[in-house]
Amino acid sequence: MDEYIETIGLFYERFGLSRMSGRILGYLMSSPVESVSFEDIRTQLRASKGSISGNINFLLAQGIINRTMKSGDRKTYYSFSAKCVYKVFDQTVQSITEMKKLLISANEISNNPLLNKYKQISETIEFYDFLESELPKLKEKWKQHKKNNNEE
Amino acid sequence: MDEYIETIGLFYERFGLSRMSGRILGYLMSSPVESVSFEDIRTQLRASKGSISGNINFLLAQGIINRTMKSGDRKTYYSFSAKCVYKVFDQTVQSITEMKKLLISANEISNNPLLNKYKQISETIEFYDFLESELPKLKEKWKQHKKNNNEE
DNA sequence: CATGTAGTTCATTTTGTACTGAACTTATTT
DNA sequence: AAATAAGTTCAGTACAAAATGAACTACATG
Repeated sequence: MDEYIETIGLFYERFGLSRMSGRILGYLMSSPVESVSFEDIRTQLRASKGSISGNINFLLAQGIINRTMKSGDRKTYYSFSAKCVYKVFDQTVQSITEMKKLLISANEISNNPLLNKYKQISETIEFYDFLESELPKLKEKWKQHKKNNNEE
Repeated sequence: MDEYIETIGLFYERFGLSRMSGRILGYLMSSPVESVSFEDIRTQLRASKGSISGNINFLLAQGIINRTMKSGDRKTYYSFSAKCVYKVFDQTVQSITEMKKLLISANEISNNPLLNKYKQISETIEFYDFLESELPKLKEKWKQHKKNNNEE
Protein backbone atom coordinates (compact mmCIF):
# COMPACT_ATOMS: atom_id res chain seq x y z
CA MET A 1 0.00 0.00 0.00
CA ASP A 2 2.75 2.46 1.01
CA GLU A 3 4.65 1.13 -1.93
CA TYR A 4 1.74 1.68 -4.30
CA ILE A 5 1.32 5.24 -3.05
CA GLU A 6 4.98 5.89 -3.72
CA THR A 7 4.68 4.47 -7.26
CA ILE A 8 1.85 6.86 -8.06
CA GLY A 9 3.82 9.71 -6.48
CA LEU A 10 6.76 9.04 -8.75
CA PHE A 11 4.53 8.63 -11.80
CA TYR A 12 2.87 12.00 -11.34
CA GLU A 13 6.16 13.69 -10.59
CA ARG A 14 6.99 13.13 -14.26
CA PHE A 15 3.94 15.20 -15.15
CA GLY A 16 4.81 18.20 -13.05
CA LEU A 17 3.01 17.40 -9.79
CA SER A 18 5.03 17.41 -6.59
CA ARG A 19 5.69 13.97 -5.17
CA MET A 20 3.46 14.71 -2.20
CA SER A 21 0.55 15.60 -4.51
CA GLY A 22 1.11 12.34 -6.30
CA ARG A 23 1.10 10.46 -3.02
CA ILE A 24 -2.16 12.07 -2.01
CA LEU A 25 -3.71 11.03 -5.30
CA GLY A 26 -2.36 7.51 -4.86
CA TYR A 27 -3.85 7.31 -1.41
CA LEU A 28 -7.24 8.60 -2.55
CA MET A 29 -7.25 6.02 -5.32
CA SER A 30 -6.20 3.00 -3.33
CA SER A 31 -7.76 3.48 0.11
CA PRO A 32 -10.66 1.05 0.52
CA VAL A 33 -13.13 3.77 1.57
CA GLU A 34 -15.29 6.30 -0.21
CA SER A 35 -13.46 9.43 0.87
CA VAL A 36 -10.73 10.41 3.22
CA SER A 37 -10.21 13.27 5.68
CA PHE A 38 -7.32 15.71 5.98
CA GLU A 39 -6.16 13.91 9.11
CA ASP A 40 -6.39 10.46 7.44
CA ILE A 41 -4.09 11.71 4.72
CA ARG A 42 -1.67 13.29 7.15
CA THR A 43 -1.46 10.11 9.21
CA GLN A 44 -1.11 7.77 6.25
CA LEU A 45 1.57 9.84 4.56
CA ARG A 46 3.35 10.84 7.81
CA ALA A 47 3.77 14.40 6.56
CA SER A 48 3.24 17.83 8.07
CA LYS A 49 -0.12 19.61 8.08
CA GLY A 50 1.47 22.42 6.10
CA SER A 51 2.54 20.19 3.28
CA ILE A 52 -0.77 18.32 3.15
CA SER A 53 -2.71 21.56 3.17
CA GLY A 54 -0.67 23.09 0.36
CA ASN A 55 -0.82 20.03 -1.83
CA ILE A 56 -4.53 19.40 -1.28
CA ASN A 57 -5.29 22.96 -2.28
CA PHE A 58 -3.13 22.63 -5.33
CA LEU A 59 -4.95 19.46 -6.42
CA LEU A 60 -8.32 21.12 -5.77
CA ALA A 61 -7.32 24.19 -7.77
CA GLN A 62 -6.36 21.96 -10.69
CA GLY A 63 -9.69 20.15 -10.44
CA ILE A 64 -7.90 16.85 -9.91
CA ILE A 65 -9.63 15.91 -6.67
CA ASN A 66 -13.00 16.64 -5.04
CA ARG A 67 -13.94 18.13 -1.72
CA THR A 68 -16.97 16.86 0.17
CA MET A 69 -18.53 17.65 3.51
CA LYS A 70 -20.63 15.46 5.74
CA SER A 71 -23.36 16.99 7.89
CA GLY A 72 -22.70 16.68 11.60
CA ASP A 73 -18.99 16.42 10.96
CA ARG A 74 -16.56 19.31 10.88
CA LYS A 75 -14.05 17.55 8.75
CA THR A 76 -13.60 17.99 5.05
CA TYR A 77 -13.31 14.86 2.95
CA TYR A 78 -11.46 14.39 -0.26
CA SER A 79 -11.97 11.96 -3.09
CA PHE A 80 -11.00 11.06 -6.60
CA SER A 81 -13.63 10.86 -9.30
CA ALA A 82 -13.77 10.20 -13.03
CA LYS A 83 -14.80 13.81 -13.58
CA CYS A 84 -11.26 14.81 -12.62
CA VAL A 85 -9.89 12.89 -15.58
CA TYR A 86 -12.21 14.66 -17.99
CA LYS A 87 -10.98 18.00 -16.67
CA VAL A 88 -7.40 16.98 -17.30
CA PHE A 89 -8.41 15.97 -20.82
CA ASP A 90 -9.94 19.40 -21.41
CA GLN A 91 -6.81 21.07 -20.10
CA THR A 92 -4.76 19.14 -22.63
CA VAL A 93 -6.90 20.58 -25.40
CA GLN A 94 -6.33 24.04 -23.98
CA SER A 95 -2.58 23.66 -23.86
CA ILE A 96 -2.59 22.53 -27.50
CA THR A 97 -4.29 25.83 -28.32
CA GLU A 98 -1.64 27.68 -26.36
CA MET A 99 1.18 25.82 -28.04
CA LYS A 100 -0.33 26.52 -31.44
CA LYS A 101 -0.23 30.24 -30.71
CA LEU A 102 3.45 30.01 -29.85
CA LEU A 103 4.15 28.21 -33.11
CA ILE A 104 2.24 30.76 -35.11
CA SER A 105 4.31 33.56 -33.65
CA ALA A 106 7.47 31.50 -34.23
CA ASN A 107 6.68 31.49 -37.93
CA GLU A 108 5.87 35.17 -37.84
CA ILE A 109 9.29 35.86 -36.35
CA SER A 110 11.30 33.82 -38.82
CA ASN A 111 8.83 34.74 -41.61
CA ASN A 112 10.41 32.82 -44.46
CA PRO A 113 8.00 30.37 -46.11
CA LEU A 114 10.78 28.99 -48.28
CA LEU A 115 12.65 27.43 -45.36
CA ASN A 116 12.03 23.78 -44.66
CA LYS A 117 11.77 24.72 -41.02
CA TYR A 118 8.88 27.06 -41.80
CA LYS A 119 7.10 24.15 -43.44
CA GLN A 120 7.78 21.89 -40.48
CA ILE A 121 6.28 24.41 -38.11
CA SER A 122 3.33 24.95 -40.44
CA GLU A 123 2.71 21.22 -40.47
CA THR A 124 2.78 21.19 -36.68
CA ILE A 125 0.30 24.06 -36.57
CA GLU A 126 -2.02 22.15 -38.89
CA PHE A 127 -1.70 19.04 -36.73
CA TYR A 128 -2.62 21.04 -33.66
CA ASP A 129 -5.55 22.54 -35.53
CA PHE A 130 -6.64 19.02 -36.36
CA LEU A 131 -6.36 17.91 -32.73
CA GLU A 132 -8.14 21.01 -31.55
CA SER A 133 -11.20 20.08 -33.58
CA GLU A 134 -10.95 16.29 -33.23
CA LEU A 135 -10.34 15.88 -29.50
CA PRO A 136 -13.65 17.47 -28.47
CA LYS A 137 -15.40 15.19 -30.98
CA LEU A 138 -13.65 12.25 -29.40
CA LYS A 139 -15.00 13.26 -26.04
CA GLU A 140 -18.51 13.37 -27.50
CA LYS A 141 -17.98 9.91 -28.90
CA TRP A 142 -16.95 8.70 -25.48
CA LYS A 143 -20.05 10.14 -23.86
CA GLN A 144 -22.14 8.28 -26.43
CA HIS A 145 -20.18 5.09 -25.89
CA LYS A 146 -20.64 5.29 -22.13
CA LYS A 147 -24.37 5.99 -22.46
CA ASN A 148 -24.83 2.92 -24.66
CA ASN A 149 -22.95 0.69 -22.25
CA ASN A 150 -25.09 1.86 -19.33
CA GLU A 151 -28.34 1.19 -21.15
CA GLU A 152 -27.54 -2.45 -21.77
CA MET B 1 13.23 37.40 -29.87
CA ASP B 2 14.86 36.87 -26.47
CA GLU B 3 11.44 37.45 -25.02
CA TYR B 4 9.86 34.87 -27.29
CA ILE B 5 12.50 32.30 -26.37
CA GLU B 6 11.78 32.91 -22.70
CA THR B 7 8.03 32.46 -23.27
CA ILE B 8 8.60 29.07 -24.86
CA GLY B 9 10.99 28.17 -22.05
CA LEU B 10 8.37 28.91 -19.44
CA PHE B 11 5.68 27.09 -21.39
CA TYR B 12 7.65 23.88 -21.65
CA GLU B 13 8.70 24.09 -18.03
CA ARG B 14 5.07 23.33 -17.22
CA PHE B 15 5.48 20.06 -19.10
CA GLY B 16 8.53 18.87 -17.26
CA LEU B 17 11.33 20.20 -19.46
CA SER B 18 13.99 22.34 -17.85
CA ARG B 19 13.78 26.00 -18.73
CA MET B 20 17.01 25.79 -20.70
CA SER B 21 15.63 22.92 -22.81
CA GLY B 22 12.57 25.05 -23.47
CA ARG B 23 14.75 27.98 -24.49
CA ILE B 24 16.68 25.79 -26.91
CA LEU B 25 13.43 24.63 -28.48
CA GLY B 26 12.21 28.22 -28.67
CA TYR B 27 15.39 29.25 -30.41
CA LEU B 28 15.24 26.37 -32.89
CA MET B 29 11.67 27.29 -33.71
CA SER B 30 12.09 31.01 -34.12
CA SER B 31 15.53 31.45 -35.63
CA PRO B 32 15.16 32.43 -39.29
CA VAL B 33 17.50 29.69 -40.52
CA GLU B 34 17.19 26.00 -41.32
CA SER B 35 19.28 24.68 -38.47
CA VAL B 36 21.64 26.03 -35.86
CA SER B 37 24.97 24.87 -34.42
CA PHE B 38 25.96 24.19 -30.84
CA GLU B 39 27.87 27.44 -30.77
CA ASP B 40 24.94 29.43 -32.23
CA ILE B 41 22.78 28.19 -29.39
CA ARG B 42 25.38 28.90 -26.76
CA THR B 43 25.86 32.44 -28.02
CA GLN B 44 22.19 33.23 -28.38
CA LEU B 45 21.27 31.88 -24.95
CA ARG B 46 24.41 33.15 -23.21
CA ALA B 47 24.77 29.92 -21.28
CA SER B 48 27.64 27.57 -20.52
CA LYS B 49 28.73 24.81 -22.87
CA GLY B 50 28.01 22.29 -20.14
CA SER B 51 24.41 23.31 -19.81
CA ILE B 52 23.83 23.49 -23.56
CA SER B 53 25.44 20.08 -24.06
CA GLY B 54 23.35 18.44 -21.33
CA ASN B 55 20.09 19.94 -22.51
CA ILE B 56 20.69 19.22 -26.19
CA ASN B 57 21.38 15.61 -25.38
CA PHE B 58 18.28 15.41 -23.27
CA LEU B 59 16.14 16.81 -26.11
CA LEU B 60 17.76 14.41 -28.57
CA ALA B 61 17.16 11.43 -26.27
CA GLN B 62 13.50 12.40 -26.01
CA GLY B 63 13.26 12.65 -29.79
CA ILE B 64 12.17 16.28 -29.52
CA ILE B 65 14.88 17.73 -31.75
CA ASN B 66 16.97 16.50 -34.69
CA ARG B 67 20.68 16.32 -35.27
CA THR B 68 22.14 16.95 -38.70
CA MET B 69 25.64 17.11 -40.10
CA LYS B 70 26.94 18.97 -43.11
CA SER B 71 29.79 17.54 -45.15
CA GLY B 72 32.95 19.59 -45.01
CA ASP B 73 31.87 21.05 -41.68
CA ARG B 74 32.77 19.57 -38.31
CA LYS B 75 29.86 21.14 -36.53
CA THR B 76 26.67 19.40 -35.60
CA TYR B 77 23.46 21.20 -36.40
CA TYR B 78 20.17 20.96 -34.60
CA SER B 79 16.65 21.54 -35.80
CA PHE B 80 13.00 21.19 -34.95
CA SER B 81 10.76 19.13 -37.16
CA ALA B 82 7.13 18.08 -37.20
CA LYS B 83 8.20 14.49 -36.58
CA CYS B 84 9.12 15.53 -33.05
CA VAL B 85 5.52 16.42 -32.35
CA TYR B 86 4.30 13.03 -33.50
CA LYS B 87 6.73 11.39 -31.12
CA VAL B 88 5.35 13.43 -28.25
CA PHE B 89 1.86 12.35 -29.28
CA ASP B 90 2.90 8.70 -29.18
CA GLN B 91 4.44 9.18 -25.76
CA THR B 92 1.12 10.49 -24.50
CA VAL B 93 -0.56 7.30 -25.64
CA GLN B 94 2.08 5.32 -23.79
CA SER B 95 1.61 7.19 -20.55
CA ILE B 96 -2.13 6.58 -20.75
CA THR B 97 -1.35 2.87 -20.87
CA GLU B 98 0.91 3.23 -17.85
CA MET B 99 -1.66 5.23 -15.92
CA LYS B 100 -4.31 2.64 -16.71
CA LYS B 101 -2.16 -0.04 -15.13
CA LEU B 102 -1.83 2.01 -11.97
CA LEU B 103 -5.60 2.45 -11.79
CA ILE B 104 -6.19 -1.25 -12.29
CA SER B 105 -3.93 -2.06 -9.36
CA ALA B 106 -5.60 0.69 -7.30
CA ASN B 107 -8.90 -1.14 -7.71
CA GLU B 108 -7.25 -4.43 -6.90
CA ILE B 109 -5.95 -2.95 -3.65
CA SER B 110 -9.23 -1.43 -2.47
CA ASN B 111 -11.12 -4.36 -4.05
CA ASN B 112 -14.67 -3.34 -3.21
CA PRO B 113 -16.90 -3.04 -6.29
CA LEU B 114 -19.72 -1.64 -4.17
CA LEU B 115 -17.90 1.59 -3.38
CA ASN B 116 -18.70 4.57 -5.55
CA LYS B 117 -14.98 5.19 -5.70
CA TYR B 118 -14.44 1.77 -7.25
CA LYS B 119 -16.94 2.71 -9.95
CA GLN B 120 -15.23 6.03 -10.53
CA ILE B 121 -11.91 4.34 -11.03
CA SER B 122 -13.49 1.72 -13.28
CA GLU B 123 -14.99 4.48 -15.40
CA THR B 124 -11.56 6.09 -15.67
CA ILE B 125 -10.04 2.79 -16.73
CA GLU B 126 -12.68 2.43 -19.44
CA PHE B 127 -12.03 5.97 -20.61
CA TYR B 128 -8.33 5.23 -20.88
CA ASP B 129 -9.12 2.03 -22.76
CA PHE B 130 -11.19 4.10 -25.14
CA LEU B 131 -8.39 6.62 -25.63
CA GLU B 132 -5.85 3.86 -26.08
CA SER B 133 -7.75 2.53 -29.06
CA GLU B 134 -9.01 5.86 -30.45
CA LEU B 135 -5.85 7.98 -30.36
CA PRO B 136 -3.93 5.76 -32.78
CA LYS B 137 -6.96 5.87 -35.11
CA LEU B 138 -6.90 9.64 -34.86
CA LYS B 139 -3.29 9.66 -35.93
CA GLU B 140 -4.22 7.52 -38.96
CA LYS B 141 -6.96 9.96 -39.81
CA TRP B 142 -4.45 12.80 -39.65
CA LYS B 143 -2.08 11.03 -42.01
CA GLN B 144 -4.96 10.64 -44.45
CA HIS B 145 -5.98 14.24 -44.05
CA LYS B 146 -2.45 15.45 -44.69
CA LYS B 147 -2.07 13.23 -47.74
CA ASN B 148 -5.28 14.62 -49.26
CA ASN B 149 -4.20 18.19 -48.68
CA ASN B 150 -0.85 17.59 -50.37
CA GLU B 151 -2.46 16.06 -53.46
CA GLU B 152 -4.59 19.08 -54.21
C1' DC C 1 52.85 16.04 -34.54
C1' DA C 2 51.30 20.41 -33.04
C1' DT C 3 47.47 23.35 -33.14
C1' DG C 4 42.69 24.31 -33.28
C1' DT C 5 37.82 23.25 -33.11
C1' DA C 6 33.71 20.79 -31.30
C1' DG C 7 31.70 18.92 -27.78
C1' DT C 8 31.67 16.19 -23.12
C1' DT C 9 32.32 15.44 -18.30
C1' DC C 10 32.27 16.53 -13.75
C1' DA C 11 33.23 18.89 -9.22
C1' DT C 12 31.49 23.04 -7.37
C1' DT C 13 28.13 26.52 -6.78
C1' DT C 14 23.74 28.59 -7.48
C1' DT C 15 19.08 28.52 -7.45
C1' DG C 16 14.64 27.07 -6.64
C1' DT C 17 11.17 24.02 -4.66
C1' DA C 18 9.04 21.39 -1.19
C1' DC C 19 8.72 20.03 3.65
C1' DT C 20 8.57 21.06 8.59
C1' DG C 21 6.91 22.98 12.69
C1' DA C 22 4.96 26.41 15.25
C1' DA C 23 1.91 30.15 15.62
C1' DC C 24 -2.41 31.60 14.03
C1' DT C 25 -7.44 31.85 12.24
C1' DT C 26 -12.00 30.08 12.05
C1' DA C 27 -15.60 27.43 13.47
C1' DT C 28 -17.93 24.30 16.75
C1' DT C 29 -19.23 22.27 20.89
C1' DT C 30 -20.17 22.30 25.82
C1' DA D 1 -16.94 32.35 26.75
C1' DA D 2 -13.69 28.68 27.33
C1' DA D 3 -11.96 24.75 25.20
C1' DT D 4 -11.22 21.95 21.40
C1' DA D 5 -10.89 20.70 16.61
C1' DA D 6 -9.78 21.60 11.64
C1' DG D 7 -7.17 23.67 8.68
C1' DT D 8 -4.03 27.72 7.01
C1' DT D 9 0.01 30.50 6.80
C1' DC D 10 4.61 31.38 6.80
C1' DA D 11 9.55 31.73 8.27
C1' DG D 12 13.24 28.65 8.37
C1' DT D 13 15.53 24.70 6.54
C1' DA D 14 16.65 20.78 3.82
C1' DC D 15 17.18 18.93 -0.42
C1' DA D 16 17.42 18.38 -5.30
C1' DA D 17 17.85 20.13 -9.88
C1' DA D 18 20.25 22.84 -12.99
C1' DA D 19 24.06 26.06 -14.38
C1' DT D 20 28.91 27.21 -14.34
C1' DG D 21 33.61 26.77 -15.61
C1' DA D 22 37.62 24.38 -16.22
C1' DA D 23 39.82 20.31 -17.56
C1' DC D 24 39.47 16.75 -20.78
C1' DT D 25 38.58 13.73 -25.11
C1' DA D 26 38.17 13.22 -29.99
C1' DC D 27 39.07 14.42 -34.23
C1' DA D 28 40.56 17.18 -38.15
C1' DT D 29 43.83 20.03 -40.65
C1' DG D 30 48.06 22.56 -41.77
